[in-house]
Amino acid sequence: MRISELAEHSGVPLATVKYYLREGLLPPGRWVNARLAEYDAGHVARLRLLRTLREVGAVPVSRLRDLVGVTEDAGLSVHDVLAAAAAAIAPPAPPPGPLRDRARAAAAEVVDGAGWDGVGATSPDRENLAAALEVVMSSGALSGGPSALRPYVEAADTLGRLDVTSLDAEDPAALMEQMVVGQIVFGQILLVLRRLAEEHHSSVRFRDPPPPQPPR
Amino acid sequence: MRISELAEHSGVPLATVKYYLREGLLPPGRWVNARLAEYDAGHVARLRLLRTLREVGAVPVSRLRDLVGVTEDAGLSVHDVLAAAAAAIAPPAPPPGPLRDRARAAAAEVVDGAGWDGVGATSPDRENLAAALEVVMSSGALSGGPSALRPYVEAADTLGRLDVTSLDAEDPAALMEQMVVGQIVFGQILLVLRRLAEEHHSSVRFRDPPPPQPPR
DNA sequence: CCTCCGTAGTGAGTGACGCTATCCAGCAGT
DNA sequence: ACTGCTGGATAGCGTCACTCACTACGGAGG
Repeated sequence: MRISELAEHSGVPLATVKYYLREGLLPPGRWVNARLAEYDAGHVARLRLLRTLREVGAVPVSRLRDLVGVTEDAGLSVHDVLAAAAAAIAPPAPPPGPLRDRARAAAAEVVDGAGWDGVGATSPDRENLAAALEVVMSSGALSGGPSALRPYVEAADTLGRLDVTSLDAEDPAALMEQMVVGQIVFGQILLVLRRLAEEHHSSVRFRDPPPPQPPR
Repeated sequence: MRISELAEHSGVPLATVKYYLREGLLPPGRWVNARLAEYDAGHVARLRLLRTLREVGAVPVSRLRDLVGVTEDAGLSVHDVLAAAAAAIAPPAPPPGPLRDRARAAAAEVVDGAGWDGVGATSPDRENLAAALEVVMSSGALSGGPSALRPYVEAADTLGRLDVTSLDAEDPAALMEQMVVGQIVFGQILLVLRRLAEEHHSSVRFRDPPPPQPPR
């Protein structure tokens, strides 16, 4: 398959495919001669992965590069790959405010309280958690301590366990794709479902006339 | 309080405060004389809200405008405000692929199956759910039908109900802030917690030596 | 009264990002 | 030889979220 077919087959504009090649997000094709390169199904899959990350996960291109580096680094254990993927996916933490130190302590308390002793001490998501907790704390909520997060922690634990147990690929590229779908796409699904659930429950609680939808 | 104090007090650069004023995200100050305007605690709160939305939720400025419009539209019920906030927060759906129609059907099945009959027929999150499901379907997962989403739906239902029942402000501005914190910040918290849980469980499952952290 | 600092508002400019368009030399097929 | 495509390089574009510089004033100090 040549580059134009690759572009057409994946629905990505040719210029963008070239851009990804240039950026090293897509490995170069196999040279057939000095002016023709051959691309295969692996390239198609990679391209699909990249577009999913961009469109569903809004992952910036620089992070895509990190993720690609992870997939191509043989010798990483499954756990290393997943942790690296999480680190690449995690957004940069907002700049710290005055309560960040207290928020960091609360975050550590949450992680410990959940029993998540497999979380690395330097995981960037620790700081992300602290940043989010800082906002909650400064808005006055969470005054009863981190135990108010209990339902969230329990839900996260359940879903996280489920996601990990459902990983079953042995090919590193397929594993990577599974993890990405699991983390990015299912993460979005979770957010969307929660918003839908909120919409429903707020309708039940706050809408004066009960749902005016005629029975279908 | 004058504009420079407002900026200093909230930690936002003066030029950015002026930009937000220009964009209508921040209401103009009360004129003291032709060259001096007075800003109050409401402006500080609004500014904090805007920064939270930007930094934690990565909400684009154009969406902030929508949200501001919602807060200032008296006469909306609590449910309307929440639905409008959800619509403003929801990211734009990725362009549809070939499986989108099937994904839409699956999304409708999920919403119905969850019993969320309070969800509006035109809620943009329906399309977002379909877009995410399309990706999952095209990657081959979810072949057993939408029932594989059960744990996600249940978690979302639990958390969504919790979020709605914990709303208790009567002042519309405070209510808006509560909803924003609930949706954006707790949404991020949920994603972060899930990543941390995945990291822990993958450590338990995949890391050859069990967590090598010395007991503290 | 004059000088000078600070203020509110405005238009233009900046830098990052993610593409996209144009150009080029070179081969393949006719 | 000519056409049409290839891969690659370079430069440019449009959007976004600010950020800068400037203006015209108002008020305080001397």
